[in-house]
Amino acid sequence: MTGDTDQERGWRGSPDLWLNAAYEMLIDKGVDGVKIMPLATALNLSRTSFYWFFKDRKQLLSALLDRWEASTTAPLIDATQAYAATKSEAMLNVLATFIGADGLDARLEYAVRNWAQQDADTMARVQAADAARLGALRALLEHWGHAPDDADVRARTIYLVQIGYISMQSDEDISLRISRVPSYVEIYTDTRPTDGEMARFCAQIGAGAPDLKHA
Amino acid sequence: MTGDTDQERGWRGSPDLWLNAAYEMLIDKGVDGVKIMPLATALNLSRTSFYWFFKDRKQLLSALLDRWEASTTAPLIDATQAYAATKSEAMLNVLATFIGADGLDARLEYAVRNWAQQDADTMARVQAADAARLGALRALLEHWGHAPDDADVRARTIYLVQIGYISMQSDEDISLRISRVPSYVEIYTDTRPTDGEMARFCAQIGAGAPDLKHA
DNA sequence: TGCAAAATGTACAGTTGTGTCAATTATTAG
DNA sequence: CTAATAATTGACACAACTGTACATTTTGCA
Repeated sequence: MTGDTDQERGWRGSPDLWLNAAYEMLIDKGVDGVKIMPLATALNLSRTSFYWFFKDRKQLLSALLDRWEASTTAPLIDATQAYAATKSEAMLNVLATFIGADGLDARLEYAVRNWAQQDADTMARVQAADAARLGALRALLEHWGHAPDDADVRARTIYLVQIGYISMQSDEDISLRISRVPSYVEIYTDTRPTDGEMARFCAQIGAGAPDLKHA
Repeated sequence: MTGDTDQERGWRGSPDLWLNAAYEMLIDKGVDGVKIMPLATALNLSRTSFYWFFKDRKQLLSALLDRWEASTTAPLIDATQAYAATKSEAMLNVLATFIGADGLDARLEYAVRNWAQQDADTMARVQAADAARLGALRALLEHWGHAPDDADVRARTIYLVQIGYISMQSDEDISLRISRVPSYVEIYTDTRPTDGEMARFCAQIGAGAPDLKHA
């Protein structure tokens, strides 16, 4: 449009620019890494211009937490309430949010959990999220016939495995993770998914057909 | 002995004193909280006397990591190799290290995992520990007749639930946790422990008899 | 008792971070 | 073109931390 490569036009900074940089820093180094000075260096902007967009560092961190709240719990809750013809399918809907790219942002989730460790307000928000997610999983299992006590332990297992997986930060091949899904579904629900259900699952998370080598 | 309350005798500082304070700070605030100045304030010692015992902050952190290595992986590996008459009992031996007071130091484990996030050397040590622990669990399950693939997924489930539990930092009542143990054993091994096995388990972790209200 | 080593403290220099302010520069509406 | 507005900047004041140099106190023991 403007002739040049649109680099030199308009203002260089913006709230989103700083927020995105802060997000990257948060998932990379943790809260303690989210400092204005390094952010400014990375953005090649003057440190002080930050204060034109945000009141102070605290406000930036708060905006980061808002982003987290708006992007993690909802997908999981939705998945537990999505339509499913069978128990296996219902569980696969949940696992899809764990594995799929558009599900839980594992690195953000991890960073926020750490952060909560040092900050009481953040901790309160995280615990509320945990309760909501566990409750949704428990409700799903009870809906499919598990007794309350059994549903509770199973919900914990499912959720803790995912939190543990996030905590281990292992970025394994997606096809390897998919290959383990039928076994997980069996452990979680005592029911093994059919080939048709698995095919639907793979399509849902955007992966190709199941890798036959792992089957 | 010396008349007074033994407070005023001998040197006030020592490497262990600083190390213990650093340990407390690490599990409380994370690596970034392990600073010489706050430590000195907490110990009511001059900041600079630290440098008589340690070369610098880096050496203190290294000593902290040594302590971790010497106190987390070993108990778990030992438990997987302990004698067990049945599969349930073998699994209970493992769960005892998760729940018992003398098993894994959950808060230290958690803090170190976080630390690894920012430091490549620490990350390497953590990943080696993960591999060793997962391998030991897999071997245990294969020993009790699980096929390799099944043993692998089950070992992951067991380990990830524990890592997830550590990550959630929920300090629940020990009797509540014990009440869930039979269900976990059943999910992990398809076998439910007998009352006798559970009684032995409770004795092992130093808790009293199982709380009948939860049974 | 008195001396050397162990332990502590004070003063200083350097680094990295925060937040305010006034001056400056870029953008856009009239 | 110009004036108002939006964004950017360097200078300044401060605070928390690290590490070094050297003086001082405390302690164990010959």
